[in-house]
Amino acid sequence: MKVSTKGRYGLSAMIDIAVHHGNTKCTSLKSIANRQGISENYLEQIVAPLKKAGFIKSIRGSYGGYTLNKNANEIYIGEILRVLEGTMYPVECLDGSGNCYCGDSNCDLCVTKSIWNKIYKSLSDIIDTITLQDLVDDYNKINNINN
Amino acid sequence: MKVSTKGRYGLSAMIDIAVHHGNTKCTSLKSIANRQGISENYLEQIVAPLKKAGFIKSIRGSYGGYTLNKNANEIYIGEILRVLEGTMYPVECLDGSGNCYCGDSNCDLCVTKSIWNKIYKSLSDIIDTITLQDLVDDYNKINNINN
DNA sequence: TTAATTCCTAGTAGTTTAGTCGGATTTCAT
DNA sequence: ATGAAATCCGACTAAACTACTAGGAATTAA
Repeated sequence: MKVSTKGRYGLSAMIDIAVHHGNTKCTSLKSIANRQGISENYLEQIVAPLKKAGFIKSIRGSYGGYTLNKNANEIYIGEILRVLEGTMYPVECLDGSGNCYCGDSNCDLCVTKSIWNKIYKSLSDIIDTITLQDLVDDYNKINNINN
Repeated sequence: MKVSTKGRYGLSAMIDIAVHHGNTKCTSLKSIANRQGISENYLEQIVAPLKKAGFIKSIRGSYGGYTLNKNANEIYIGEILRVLEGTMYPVECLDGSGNCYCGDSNCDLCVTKSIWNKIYKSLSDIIDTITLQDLVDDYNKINNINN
């Protein structure tokens, strides 16, 4: 029941890119990796699917990097997490609509599925309502108060 | 972000034991494993920490098995899941009270922690309010209607 | 006495995680 | 034109974790 580093680093990277999106410049992986204290090589692999999913676009060559490809308020963190972590269902045998397709004949005992569904619903309520912009706002708020 | 088989099998086993708790007999791992279609040997290892945690007690020897050691309405499924799955925090760097002890100097970007906290809170709201008895009731309800 | 059960420990194949590494390609600035 | 800085791409890998299997000792009801 843990979010992997892939999801955590990826979300942080998206926030980083979004925060720097105001100024026209793009953000390099090196600078992100330095700020977050993580491996640049690894970050490369995390950022690739986020680009493929259309959240960010890249600018190659010197002084290149990444910028947002959509407005931050159009990107829900659930979308980001699903790209990096998979379906976000707490168990495999969910289809998102409360059904179970585990195929067990004795699925009487599948009363547990009501739990997994509740968990997924409440999770979605969070990750599918918070946008990247919300996190950028949080970030700016924290920084204005502290500095 | 998945519950492992350990957590799933363990919870199902607890329901199984609780359902059969009405009659004074205890429930053997073999019968649970058969009903659930899982490995008895593996179940052995799952049930051990549940016993150690005081949720169930064992009766050794022939015609032995397991019975509840507490009332089903005194056992929250969050307790069961935590024994089998760990803290249930979506990320390691939470302490349950909204604080982050990741120790990063640049924890400005830890705006993500508000998300992990929200996720944990809504998860707790579910698993720490549903008791084993609730699931037994669900089970009985389903079986009365269907059969 | 025997069969059925819990108890205990060790091993293990496969998958996932969290990276590292090397090199090709592109582009800005000088 | 050249070099430095960046993205891009694919392969590799150590360590941990998952989901078991296996074997045998101890216990107890019939």
